[in-house]
Amino acid sequence: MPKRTFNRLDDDKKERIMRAAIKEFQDQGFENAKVEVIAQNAGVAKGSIYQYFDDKKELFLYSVTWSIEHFMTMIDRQTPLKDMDVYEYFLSGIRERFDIIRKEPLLISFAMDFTHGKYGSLAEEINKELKRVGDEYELRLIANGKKRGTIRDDLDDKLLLLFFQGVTEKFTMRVMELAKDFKYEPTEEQLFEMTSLIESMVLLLKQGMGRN
Amino acid sequence: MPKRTFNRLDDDKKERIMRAAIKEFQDQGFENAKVEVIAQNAGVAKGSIYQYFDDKKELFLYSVTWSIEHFMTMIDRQTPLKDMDVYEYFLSGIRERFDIIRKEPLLISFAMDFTHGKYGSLAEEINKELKRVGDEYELRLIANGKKRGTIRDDLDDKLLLLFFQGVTEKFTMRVMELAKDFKYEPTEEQLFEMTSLIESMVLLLKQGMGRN
Amino acid sequence: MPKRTFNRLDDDKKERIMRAAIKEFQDQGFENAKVEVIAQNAGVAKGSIYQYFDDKKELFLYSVTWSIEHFMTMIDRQTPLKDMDVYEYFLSGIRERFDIIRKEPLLISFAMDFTHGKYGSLAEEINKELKRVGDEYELRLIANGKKRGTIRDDLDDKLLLLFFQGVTEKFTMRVMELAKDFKYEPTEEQLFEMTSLIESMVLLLKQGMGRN
Amino acid sequence: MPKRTFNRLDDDKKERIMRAAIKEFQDQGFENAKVEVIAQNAGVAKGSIYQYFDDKKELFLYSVTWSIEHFMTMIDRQTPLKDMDVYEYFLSGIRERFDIIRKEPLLISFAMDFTHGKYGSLAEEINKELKRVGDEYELRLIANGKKRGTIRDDLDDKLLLLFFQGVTEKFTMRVMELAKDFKYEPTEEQLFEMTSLIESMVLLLKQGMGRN
DNA sequence: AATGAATGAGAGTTCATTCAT
DNA sequence: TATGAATGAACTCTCATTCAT
Repeated sequence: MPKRTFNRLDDDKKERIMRAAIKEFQDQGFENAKVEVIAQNAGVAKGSIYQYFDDKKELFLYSVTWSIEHFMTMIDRQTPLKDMDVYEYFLSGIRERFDIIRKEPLLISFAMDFTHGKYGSLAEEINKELKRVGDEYELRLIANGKKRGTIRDDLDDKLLLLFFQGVTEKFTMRVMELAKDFKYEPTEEQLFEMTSLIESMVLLLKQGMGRN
Repeated sequence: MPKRTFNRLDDDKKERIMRAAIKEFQDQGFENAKVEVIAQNAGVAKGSIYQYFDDKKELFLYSVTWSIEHFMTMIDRQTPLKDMDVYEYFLSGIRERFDIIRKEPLLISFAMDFTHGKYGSLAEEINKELKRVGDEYELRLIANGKKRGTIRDDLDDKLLLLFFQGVTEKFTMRVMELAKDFKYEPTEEQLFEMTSLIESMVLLLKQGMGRN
Repeated sequence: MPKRTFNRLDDDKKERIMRAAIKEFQDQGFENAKVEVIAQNAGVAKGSIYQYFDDKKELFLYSVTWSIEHFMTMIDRQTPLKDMDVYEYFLSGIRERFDIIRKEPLLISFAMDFTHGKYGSLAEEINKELKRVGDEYELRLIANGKKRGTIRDDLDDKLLLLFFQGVTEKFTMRVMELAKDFKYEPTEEQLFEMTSLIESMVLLLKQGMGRN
Repeated sequence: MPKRTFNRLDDDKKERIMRAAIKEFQDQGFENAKVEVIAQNAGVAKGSIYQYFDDKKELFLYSVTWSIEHFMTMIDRQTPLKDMDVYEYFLSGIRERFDIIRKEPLLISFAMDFTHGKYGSLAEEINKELKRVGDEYELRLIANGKKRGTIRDDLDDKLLLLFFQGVTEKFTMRVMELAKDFKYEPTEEQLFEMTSLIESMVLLLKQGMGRN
């Protein structure tokens, strides 16, 4: 969605602009975010922003896209998405995941906010697509679980998905809150607290949807 | 928070104004909502709004308060908060609850949006208080459940609360989505679909946090 | 200029309204003065003000008139305008004059402000008339002085008037400033300071325009 | 007090804006002056004014500053402030002074109005400073006069200052009135009338405060 | 391509005045 | 006549977007 001119910029400038934009949108919301401020914080002229994007909305939309892509790259680098068991999925690579939170708190909180509808209809289209992809992936996890016998097969997949997402999202949010409280630099003890929260979550997931 | 002049208005006018405000805020978001439009839809002059409220923000804040109070009155009238079992809590009075959704879709979607942080920091204070009250109530349900022996007592109350809220909120959202899809006038069949969704939810809740 | 309804009010209410108006105009200036505030401070309803006066401007104009009349009454009661020598004019009844300042600082500062053009073109007409009357009176003083031989007769009356007014106005302003500094309750010592200021002024007047 | 953007403008535009502002403030007073009108008369967009000044008040304050500075420059160019006798001070360069009045009637009447308190508390701070500087300068004239023996030394300097200012301000105002009556283009005869007014003033000053 | 000044539509808010009781 | 709620014109200020260099 950015114009050709944006893609021609060197990576550093591109990143500076996107991070400045994301920070401003996250701090102020879309309406109160000022293009001027974004430009200043990125170290470019206000007019330049309009050389790169049609308008503020496009800039926002690309902020969403960019944060997702940036995020994906980091995840992929760390936890290659093998065909995994639902429960293991959360337990494996916890530390790596916390690492991402520590390094990119801004991107993550931005991502959580727009996926949770904070920006209203603005990111609707992208969100639908994201949800579609996410649902699809998690439905596959559930189908696999059923095959493997780790998930009860007396309930509809869609129902199980709701349950799965409800529980994991709530716990994830709580973990993010804790991370923020710890200023994104948790001590070992605090890391342990977060980890055991995830473990309890998995326990409850197993109880609820597992084949007992 | 409204001025004395607002309280002196007759109930009909008060309600017209609040509903016009809520609709506009819900449709457009706080920033894009126009005081002029609210006034027009309520059938009063723009200047009158400022006789009733200090500014747009106060109007919004009172919209939140008003919708909560209005909502509470309806609920209280229908499901008197007896000392109830966690699981029954959802099953009892389902039809009455659907009735509220049917009658007040605007209020409910507004309430859901601000409790889910759509209005950012604007409603923060009220939301914190709402969350505190809600958490307290649900923690009591959980404590009661443990005493009665319907909830496992090997897990911390706070953990169980996260689980409980994660599951119930997700399913509630889904039910709301369905209601909207049904244009808030579900057929008997559609009502059945929604009801069985709730029943499945309770089943999963029991499995997860019940004493098995 | 007030409507008939105003004149029918009892004197106390009339005075309350006029004083509230004068205070507000003096404190805030014409544009920033709020009819609402005047009404409140006078203890009447905002609408009532419009029963008494056509509009805010009329109220202001009458404030000017009222303060002049009120002022005149007080002066007349104290220093009956006999045919007086220019220099004696200031020296006689100094204490009585200070009494007025003490009792009516608001009225006096209001009067000084509008005669000095603080309210721009608003009070122009009244001011012209006031100036005409004042000039006439002082020209008579000067003519008398010439006849009596206490004022030099080699200079035009108009010139002498300018001189006379320039000096007396400046010293009067200074005395008012002092009075304000003394919170309108001067000690005997401070009264003496003010008095000797006036005496010095008379001395200088005599030197400048006297027949030496 | 203007923003950086204003200082970067070319001199012509700066001057157009300041003159448009001064004219509007002078014609309408601060409250009734419309930013829109100022912008139009200066040939810029309304929004531009806000690129140059924080708000209307800043624009006004800078109008005062600008007019003083502009004025100073003109005076300095014409009457270099040598160490001068009080009486000569007025007689020297009369014609040059009339020239300024002819060329800049707007600036001068604006300056006279704000120094005489027409804009109330708005220009208070600047006025205090102006008065301080003016008083200081004139006190020095008086002290010099005493040393030279052209001013009586039996009276306090502050008293003499009051007398001096009272007389000179009154005559100056009268001269300004005449200038206005003459549409700022006096004939030789009218110029003579104004000049002899000043000469009479000096005569009276000498009589009053001179060593006779 | 980069800059930052210029633009003007648009919104919130104020308050003198009117109006209904 | 007294009241105070209702009205809406009018004004300041913002800021996304355009434009000229």
